[in-house]
Amino acid sequence: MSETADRLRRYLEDELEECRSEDLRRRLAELDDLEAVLDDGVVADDVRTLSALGDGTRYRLVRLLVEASGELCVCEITPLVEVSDSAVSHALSTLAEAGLVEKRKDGRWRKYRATDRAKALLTVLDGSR
Amino acid sequence: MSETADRLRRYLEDELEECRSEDLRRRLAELDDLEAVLDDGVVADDVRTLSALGDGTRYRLVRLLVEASGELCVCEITPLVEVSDSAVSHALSTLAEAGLVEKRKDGRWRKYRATDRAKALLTVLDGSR
DNA sequence: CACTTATCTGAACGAACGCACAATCGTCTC
DNA sequence: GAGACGATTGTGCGTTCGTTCAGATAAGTG
Repeated sequence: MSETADRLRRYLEDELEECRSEDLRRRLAELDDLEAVLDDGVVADDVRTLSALGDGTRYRLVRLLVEASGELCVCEITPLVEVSDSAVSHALSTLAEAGLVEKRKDGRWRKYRATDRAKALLTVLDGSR
Repeated sequence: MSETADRLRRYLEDELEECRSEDLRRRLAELDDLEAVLDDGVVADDVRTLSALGDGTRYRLVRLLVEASGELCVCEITPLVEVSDSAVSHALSTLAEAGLVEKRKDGRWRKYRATDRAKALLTVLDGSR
């Protein structure tokens, strides 16, 4: 159940007012998948993913992990960006919550790897520029 | 020229220290496209795009424009989201700067349309969930 | 021209964010 | 067990962000 979908339903049921075209009403009414993609859970999930990547530091970290095409530990990543190791740790944690990287314990180290979702997003960005 | 790429160059030239694997050094050295994708301009551009979409209101606006598969004017969009018309205007302006929507004057109205970049990003998000 | 409609712009303000610093935790080595 | 190393967590601080409100602009309408 989504607030926006609710608004959409009311919109479709309302009287036709100035400026709101009948054409739009018809088009939106035909979209039975619109409510699905406007579901609050789906929206929140995508927004978490996008805003996680929408930061310079985190973007660079993901870029490095994707290009390295393999696992890297924090101590390998830190010298490649211009922030403290604490900031890198915070950033990787945010990225993990967003499903953009995966963590693995390996003795004294924590190895990070980019997920398919991260790779797909960067690929699309590269392709549409 | 990118700060991160600079760091990468220094990293590859440095003496091998504890924790930084020779394997990583070899892998990174082979990537001649890494500097390209870490170019400050490219990073800033992608980050602008991602953080523009990484907000609930703006995400919903783009979603509506993509699903409607055509132009919508501001007064058609506003009743579908739960913020003021001013907030919608601000949001659309941000999205236009990020290259996610395109604006067109049509008499009294301004019509907005999602760009291919926006469609591609939402498609990837839908496909990797 | 006054009046309405559609949209934008510019504050202002509270909330959220990104970072560094300090402290802590787990693992390895001597 | 003491100490070093890799990484995380919590806190505080300055900055950015998203929103609303009020006012401006611009185009149609009577």
